[in-house]
Amino acid sequence: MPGHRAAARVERADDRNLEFCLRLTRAHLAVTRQLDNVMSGLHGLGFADFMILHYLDRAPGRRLRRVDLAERLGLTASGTTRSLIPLEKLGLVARESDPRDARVGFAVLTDAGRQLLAHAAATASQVAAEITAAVPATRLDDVSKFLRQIAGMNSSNS
Amino acid sequence: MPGHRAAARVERADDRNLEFCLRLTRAHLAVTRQLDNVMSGLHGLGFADFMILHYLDRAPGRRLRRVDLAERLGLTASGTTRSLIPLEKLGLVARESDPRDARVGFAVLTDAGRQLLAHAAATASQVAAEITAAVPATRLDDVSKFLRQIAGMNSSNS
DNA sequence: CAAGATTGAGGTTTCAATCTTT
DNA sequence: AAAGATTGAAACCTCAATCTTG
Repeated sequence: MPGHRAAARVERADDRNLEFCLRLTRAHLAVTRQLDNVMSGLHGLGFADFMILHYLDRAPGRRLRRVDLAERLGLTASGTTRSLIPLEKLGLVARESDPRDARVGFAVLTDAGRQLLAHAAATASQVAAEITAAVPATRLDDVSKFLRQIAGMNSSNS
Repeated sequence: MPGHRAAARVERADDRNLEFCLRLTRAHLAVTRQLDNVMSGLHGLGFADFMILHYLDRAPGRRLRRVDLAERLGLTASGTTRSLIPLEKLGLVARESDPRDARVGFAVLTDAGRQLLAHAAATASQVAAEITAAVPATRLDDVSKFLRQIAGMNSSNS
């Protein structure tokens, strides 16, 4: 059977785009695993928990509507509700409601949450610096900008 | 209270590195969600399943030791075992053992798996192209190289 | 009816323990 | 003892359905 190429691989040669997605996934796993391990050992919080505290601290009034927090995290509303439960039990995040619209609920960073975040952020920053140490700093901003585009974030998001 | 800065945010100003980790996480979520949605609708496979077939197809003999597959995926050995189960039930992946060392198990791409991958790869490639459409192609290779460094991959890995 | 939020059921992955083989 | 692989229990997240409010 000439021309059959029985053992040819499935992929096309120009799969730059797919390759990017594969490496993005791989890099994400490596980074979050490292951050998770260090942070949970030191502060009892995973990186996902840290991100919640971080985005709340960043927001005006240190609070966000739950739906807006979900968008920043890239989670569903359901996932956000469930992720907040342990943080609320620990007293790091509190609930507030909107007097104008009883549908919306806010998640607010408490003082205890802010104190814990102060320490956790230092750890996270240090681990992040170690992870990216092998890379020239000028590229980091470039790649970050790129990643924001990929995530489809509007300028309204941070 | 002069000099107290009661409302100061926790983060330091130089958190380029942490910001990168946050955006990497956010971008990964956006990308895999899009790929998952399209692929599961068309082929009944998630992107994680696709990656398994892809890495097997890429490997010599279209097979990998389970521990090596785990490293490529960025999963634990446990996660790899469990991820393979549905693919084995569908007949897309088969098991092989090493006659020299009874400890090791191989995962092998079957003919059926290769046929499905041929279609799924075309879909994945197209979706990946749409996701990265807003970005100059020259940067894509650059960022991919960067992501490989971050993932801590040796040259032995693809 | 649309938006925000929550809940039940189910899928996926991890951790720790275990088993087998080297 | 170390390496490869698997399993029980638990954690985390999604989907679909539901509830409340606008």
